Amino acid sequence: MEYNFREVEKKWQQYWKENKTFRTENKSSKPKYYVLDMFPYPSGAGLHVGHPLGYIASDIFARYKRLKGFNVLHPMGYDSFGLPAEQYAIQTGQHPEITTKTNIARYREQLDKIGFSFDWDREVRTSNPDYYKWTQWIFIQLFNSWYNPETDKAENISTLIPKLNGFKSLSEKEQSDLLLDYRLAFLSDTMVNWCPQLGTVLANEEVKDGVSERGGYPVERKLMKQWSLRITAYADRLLKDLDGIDWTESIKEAQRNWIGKSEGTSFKFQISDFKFQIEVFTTRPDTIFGVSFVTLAPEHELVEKLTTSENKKVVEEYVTAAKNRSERERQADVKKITGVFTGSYVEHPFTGKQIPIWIGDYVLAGYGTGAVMAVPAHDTRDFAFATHFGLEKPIVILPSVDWDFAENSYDEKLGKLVNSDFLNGLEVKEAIKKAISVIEEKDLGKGKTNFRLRDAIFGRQRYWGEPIPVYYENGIPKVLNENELPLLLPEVDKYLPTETGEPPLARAKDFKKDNKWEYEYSTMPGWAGSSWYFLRYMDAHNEKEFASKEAIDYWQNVDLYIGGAEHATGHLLYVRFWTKFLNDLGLIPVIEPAKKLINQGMIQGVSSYVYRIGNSNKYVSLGLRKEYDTTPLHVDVNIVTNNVLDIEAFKNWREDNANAEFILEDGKYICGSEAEKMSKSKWNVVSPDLMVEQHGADCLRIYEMFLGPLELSKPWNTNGITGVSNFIRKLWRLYHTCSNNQQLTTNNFFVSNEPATKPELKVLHKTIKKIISDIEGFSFNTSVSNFMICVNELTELKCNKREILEPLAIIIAPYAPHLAEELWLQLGHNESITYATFPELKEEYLIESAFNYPVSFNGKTRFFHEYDLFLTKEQLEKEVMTLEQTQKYLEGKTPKKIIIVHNKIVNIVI
RNA sequence: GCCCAGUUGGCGGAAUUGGUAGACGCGCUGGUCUCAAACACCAGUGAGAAAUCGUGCCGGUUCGACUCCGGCACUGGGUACCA
Repeated sequence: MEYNFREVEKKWQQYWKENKTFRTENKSSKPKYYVLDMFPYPSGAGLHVGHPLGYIASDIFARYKRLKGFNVLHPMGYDSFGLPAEQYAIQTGQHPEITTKTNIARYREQLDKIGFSFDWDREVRTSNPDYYKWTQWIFIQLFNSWYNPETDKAENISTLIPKLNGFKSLSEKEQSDLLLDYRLAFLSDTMVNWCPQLGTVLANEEVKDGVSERGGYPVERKLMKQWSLRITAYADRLLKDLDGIDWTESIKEAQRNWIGKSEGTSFKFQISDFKFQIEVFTTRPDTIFGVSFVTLAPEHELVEKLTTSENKKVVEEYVTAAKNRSERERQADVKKITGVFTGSYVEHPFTGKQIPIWIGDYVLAGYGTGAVMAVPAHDTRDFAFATHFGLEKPIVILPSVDWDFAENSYDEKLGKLVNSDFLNGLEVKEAIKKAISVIEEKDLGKGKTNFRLRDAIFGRQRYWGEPIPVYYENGIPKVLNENELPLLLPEVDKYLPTETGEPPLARAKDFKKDNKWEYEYSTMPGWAGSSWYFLRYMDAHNEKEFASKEAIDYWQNVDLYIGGAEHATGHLLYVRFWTKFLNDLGLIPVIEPAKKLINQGMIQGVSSYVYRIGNSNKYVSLGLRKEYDTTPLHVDVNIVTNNVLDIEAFKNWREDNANAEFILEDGKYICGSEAEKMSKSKWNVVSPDLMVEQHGADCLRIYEMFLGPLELSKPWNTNGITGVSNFIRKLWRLYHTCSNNQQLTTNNFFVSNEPATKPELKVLHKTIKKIISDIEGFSFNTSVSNFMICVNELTELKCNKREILEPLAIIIAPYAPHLAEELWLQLGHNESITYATFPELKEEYLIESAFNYPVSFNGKTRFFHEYDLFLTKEQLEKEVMTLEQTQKYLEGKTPKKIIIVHNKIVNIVI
């Protein structure tokens, strides 16, 4: 009887569901372990084989931890607010909620087929009111908090008020405005990325190369009143705490760059003939004597005041032009140097020299002070600007290498200072210290730290998101009380912005608090709900709190988090930010959401091509196509096996193909192939459903792991799956009589209770050892190899001993849970294998008494010889020298040296 | 430009601390079974006739380098006038 995966897998999936096998309690005598996947956005396209890669890995790990005696939390849910459902609603009028529900049902069906061990009783959906009630609640906590630099944490806004002089005497409106400058959720005029086509604001990370990440529409800069979150208050902690978590170095590095800490000096220049000063920020105060001009951003507040009348016209034109340039144009024209002279000068604080003030759009208004001291000889951008406008480039650092200052600036922080008064002769690092101390002494400026990180814009002019729980009382923004939550998403007639450009929520009838005060019409961004969902899983149905204190104290934070690296500077930064904030408020005991993070690679599709000759209906095989004039066409990868086209299937694929003719090579039609992104239009999408149908869930799970290291991106290739199929059948056969065996019965289960032999035990324990180190090192591909080796060796030994096969079923259960359950049942167990005990490794079975030494000459292996492991080096050396082969390779010479590494190698140096 | 990761057979990929390069699987070749095919099973499979040569390229350290060091090239990802 061959293994019938369809029947067996269906049966166990049903069993798990009925028995709630994976239900997890918030109390246990076992240690806890929290394994989390990044939850999916339920799109209409369904899952393709790339999606489950990370889920399979985390599921294996979760199941392994259960076998190892842990109380494992392994939940799943849906990030169900988002743009595609809304775009679909705009086009069809279909309510996003309906689309979302349908998609979720489809996702669930697909996920269930793969046999994941999720505790579905804890499912969350970010678009459900009982979930977003608490997203809104956290927003209110952010609104009610400020960041106290003295305690270095968030505190209730009430602790700020005593520190504000004359606060009580201000009007209510003035008080509100003043507090908004401190609140962690605040309303302000902000330069935003505005996308006219989408009718909404986008976050920096939603804009790629000047166009929207979704849809690819142009994005402009625009000043708007917007809700933002003061993530910059946490910049230093977000940076520092990266050191304490076990995340991949590339994600940490991406976050470090995104936060962009830079330490320098802020420094004031006196404007000649005026009372004003210009403050600049520099990381290179050592180059102060190399300053030849000062550049302001076009948006700088002093531009108007210090432009002289004769320069007024050109400056105004320049500023207007710069403002109107879209984000896209600015980025496309990075190399194009533009700027204009204001006509005014500042005084050099040490030399008293007159230094011209320029305006240039290479200086960003939003970073530092929006003004820079330009040192053309030692800064690439200043160099380009000075070259373009013919400005001076005084050299103040002498490089130790030859340098052509006419060609390039010298930006390195290495060399000796020259032409720099009190800094002369110092090394750059010394000079920086000295310059700061002199600047501080003379009260011209002080040491300062800047961050590249911007506050996170939190409002989106969209329908399908969490309503921001704010209303405006006489124009003053106020948050709802907790008992007024959730603020439900209102019904609207259309999902588009209004004709006056207001967000879709403005269309809702009677969307007013107490029928009087207008609510905020923006909704929250996609990342709001995902910034705290890991906490909700701990206590998913709590109606009184976002999660109970007991649940949070028990589960703490995520032990293993698996998901895509594309969230490096989005979700993964925001979830850290919210975690730190909730910790400041004493609501959770942890400062980081996840101890360990692994990024699974992307799975690309492999497209197949057929080659049509001209416009005929004739197709030529890959190898012969050069002899003809051909057009490559995508062909459905599901009718191609090992690059060989199924000609019948091809004829039935499309009507036009029915009469197709073929030029074959060796009787086959060979297709071309190329790795590309998986997409419908390229006919290269492989759905997990199809794989499960053809090969079984266990086979898909093992094959996805076998493909290569989890973190690696790789093209999907179904070719190798037969190897895994064969392996599963071989494994099954260990427990059953083969078809050619005499003892064939209806149930041909055939496991013996005789004691196992030493070689059998050695195979088992060798495998246990490797599997443990592979799983714990997240090397799932090699563990599959090791299972294959184990099954091959046991087959060779004709082993059917319970003593071996019972532990084997357990160690393979995380990978092939359906098969393992069936075997476990046949072995006579009535309980699920899920909570069996992982077999103990017994090293005594692995002890070797001899080793087959490679004997090498000058590092090159020539032959092998087996020796007892208890031989001493001296004995071994003697033995080796007596060998005939040794003498042969010595060619009569005397060895200079013989190196013997115990249990490894013998190397004879001639 | 800067930062990160990578480069090993026809293919996916293995190789504790430097110690037998190519595990495991696919594919391919030959064979057994069969009227035949499929399945299955057995044998072989880095290159080369061989000596030898082989882990992107050049150099170094070492008895010994895929592994360590210096330089370079290429591929993928992130980021970008951040002073």
